[in-house]
Amino acid sequence: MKKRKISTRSVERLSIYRRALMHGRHEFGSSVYSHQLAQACQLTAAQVRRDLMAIGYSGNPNSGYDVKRLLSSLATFLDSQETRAVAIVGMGYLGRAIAAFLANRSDKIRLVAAFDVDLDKIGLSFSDVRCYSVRQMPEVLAEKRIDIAIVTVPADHAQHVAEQLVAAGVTGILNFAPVVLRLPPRTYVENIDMSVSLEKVAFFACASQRRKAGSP
Amino acid sequence: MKKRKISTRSVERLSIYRRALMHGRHEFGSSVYSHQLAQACQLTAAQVRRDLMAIGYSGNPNSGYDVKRLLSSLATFLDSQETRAVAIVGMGYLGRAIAAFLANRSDKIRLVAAFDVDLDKIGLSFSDVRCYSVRQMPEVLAEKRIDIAIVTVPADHAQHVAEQLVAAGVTGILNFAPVVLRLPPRTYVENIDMSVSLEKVAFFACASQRRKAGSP
DNA sequence: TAGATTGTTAATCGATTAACAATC
DNA sequence: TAGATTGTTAATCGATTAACAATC
Repeated sequence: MKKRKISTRSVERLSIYRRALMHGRHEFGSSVYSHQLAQACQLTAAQVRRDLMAIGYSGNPNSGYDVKRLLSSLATFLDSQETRAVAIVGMGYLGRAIAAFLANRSDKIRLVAAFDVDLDKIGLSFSDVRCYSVRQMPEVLAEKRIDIAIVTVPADHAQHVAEQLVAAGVTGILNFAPVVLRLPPRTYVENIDMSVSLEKVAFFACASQRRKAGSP
Repeated sequence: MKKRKISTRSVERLSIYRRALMHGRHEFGSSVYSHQLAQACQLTAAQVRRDLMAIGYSGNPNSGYDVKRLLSSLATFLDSQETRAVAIVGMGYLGRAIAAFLANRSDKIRLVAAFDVDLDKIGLSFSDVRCYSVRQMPEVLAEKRIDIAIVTVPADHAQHVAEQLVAAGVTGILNFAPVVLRLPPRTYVENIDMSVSLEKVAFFACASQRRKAGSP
């Protein structure tokens, strides 16, 4: 199974299709048309077809796409063969929120460790996941074969933590800290930046308000 | 002051420039060149110049951009005149994390209310913000003139909550619930989808691992 | 002045959209 | 068959990149 070259946007959409299919199983039945899936995801039917074509799944002009087989095609493409071990660094409210969120998942992505500097948290379990000291990071990351990490530490510690993670073999980071991480290439970093997103909302919400109000 | 038509990506980058400028004030001094700012944000100098040109701020070939004036230009463009009132709906770990995060900000975006269904939380304060019952939402939103909301409720309640928010005059929503919200146009919705982001990281981390390992 | 940086224009690139024959 | 949907190709659109004269 070879992975084709595909844009990050396409991967994002494929992930959204899968969720729509799993969540809205009752509303689609056993098969689904591109325009139905497009409506559920607020995209165009052409986009859906193009993305599904990219992963090599073919539909049928008479009945659209078979939901069950499509889900298995998506899984083949999106998921790796083995389960992926994930760690969270920083068990503040945000880290704990993500831990609780990941605990409910039952797929190839497994949260196996948490790290913090706070002595009150070290040794405790959050959503059934043990919290270790950040000092133990190298050993625990190696031992549990962790290759994905979620960084929820304060901005001024993020760079240092990220470097330690990469040194210990982590190749993918989901970064919630509001800083740009400078890491060697080959490390995939996805940034979730709440302050930037909020400023975007404020900016465009303002714009739509003005339009609504009109100009006399 | 007229706002030009600008892509959401540009707004995102402008917000990132501002943060880099404020956070790294010591490393830039009083003026900054496009390539310096580009490096701090992991973008290209041309991109930086194009974005700054778009907001009408001019640099000087000899000294680059004046940091102080640039910050004020960014503020003029990104911020609205009045402070914006924000509410969080859903005070789980995630909602509380965001509340704590917003409490530290000192700008035009102010968190003024929180909502939850849980009777144990209603009436309490989180990061100095009062938590109301979701039943009180219409009155509180109107009274406090809230036009931006952050949705951190479970997926199956998000659509209903969002509709109530829009009905009460909210025009911008930052949605953390893993569902596609169907709302009237003119409502700006920004989705932060942790499960999708994590799947992206897993996908591309896998890819970079394979490349690293090579194929014998 | 010389040299690096700027704003501006043209070229490139990629993604999205539209058009259409093939299919069940 | 008829009709809606599919996969595929061409056209459009927008954003990024490269090139270059203007500037301090």
